[in-house]
Amino acid sequence: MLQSVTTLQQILFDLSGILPADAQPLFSVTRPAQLAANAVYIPEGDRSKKLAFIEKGIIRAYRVKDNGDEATLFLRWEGQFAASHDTIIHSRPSRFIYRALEDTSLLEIDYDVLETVLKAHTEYEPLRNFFLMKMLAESLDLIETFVTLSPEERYRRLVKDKFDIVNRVPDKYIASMLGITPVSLSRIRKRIHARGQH
Amino acid sequence: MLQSVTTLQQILFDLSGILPADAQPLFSVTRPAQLAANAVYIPEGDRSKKLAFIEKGIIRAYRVKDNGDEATLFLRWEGQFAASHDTIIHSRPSRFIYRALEDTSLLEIDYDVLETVLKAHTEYEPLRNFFLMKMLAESLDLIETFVTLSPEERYRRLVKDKFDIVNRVPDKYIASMLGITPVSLSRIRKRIHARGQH
DNA sequence: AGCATTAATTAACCTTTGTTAACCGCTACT
DNA sequence: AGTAGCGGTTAACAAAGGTTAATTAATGCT
Repeated sequence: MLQSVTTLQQILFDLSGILPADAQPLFSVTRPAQLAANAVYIPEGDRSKKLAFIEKGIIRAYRVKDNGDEATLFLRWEGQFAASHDTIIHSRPSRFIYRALEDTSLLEIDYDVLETVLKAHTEYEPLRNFFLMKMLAESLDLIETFVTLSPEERYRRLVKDKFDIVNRVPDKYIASMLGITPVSLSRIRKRIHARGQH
Repeated sequence: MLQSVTTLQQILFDLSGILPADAQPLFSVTRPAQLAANAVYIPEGDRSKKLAFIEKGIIRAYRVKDNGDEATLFLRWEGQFAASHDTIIHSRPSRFIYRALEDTSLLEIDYDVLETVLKAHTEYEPLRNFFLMKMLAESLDLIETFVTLSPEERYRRLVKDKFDIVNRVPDKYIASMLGITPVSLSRIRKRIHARGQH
């Protein structure tokens, strides 16, 4: 049994008191999947509505800008969902590329299938709601950092809050997420070390 | 009958085929509310879970930073929801202040009451889902602008996409939303005009 | 209408970031 | 082992943003 299934069953139980045995209709339509480091999960322009709960590893969502540069929108790791929001929410081809940064294990489901299951089993609905709200809250928190903090402060906070993630990801992707260039991040790191990281 | 009710009934019908008459259990627990320009809707530290669908007007969510400056997180206007995500999602007192920028009309509901109604009438659930997804998509789009665009480009896009909103809101709040100072926004505007806004 | 307050602009100066390019490891590949 | 490629750092310069303060414009109030 995948850890992911246990985790999600536990969350479902905490939210609604639904026992793992009663969650069978949901988990029977999920399937494990593997991605090698650097493998593309969802290519640009893709229309597939796969939804991945990450068991192990990191997925990077990024876009290729008009000038050819890559812009990393977000990273998702263990215990989080990754999916093309362009496709699931707007039925549009994905503007983003989703790619594994490490060897990654997923629990996968097709969103249309999930919809069908949720329609037939409304008791699972709190699970979707929980993750939607969680993602929304995280997004708003991130927006808050862009509005209130300087690039250096954003970096310091990221290191403080997500030290393990920062350490698992090349700096250039971190820089991109912070909205700055790798050169600028390198200078920020130098400044912080020069000041003794207080 | 408030326009808001009609609007929401229509969305509910489009999503689920539920007729306005069958939505009575939902709309019977909503109430209209009014805010004068500059009135506070949710003060900092508040724990109320009121959820407002904006009929007319604009609500600004902002935070007072440690240095005393205000940082505007977002604006919400006609057809959108405003609510304390700190309180509804995390049951925490609101870090943000929600204040009307104009005379504002709302359709209000208490989130706990909504939960109860949704538990008894799962057929309304798509409505919550629709707005959660919409807000998530909008948040991700906003994050994308911080990651891919310069302050000047973010401003240009905002004017292009939300011209009417920009025109209804003082520049200093726009600047704050863009993550820059009013002084800097003023310079950006000057640059754009000097170049003839291409 | 007149006055007080707030918003927006401008200027001067400083700090930070963007850009380009060179350089230094480190890793992977053959 | 040798080499190509990538990630990260550094340097030099240009461009942009932050800060402070003064000025002008707009708004609100009585």
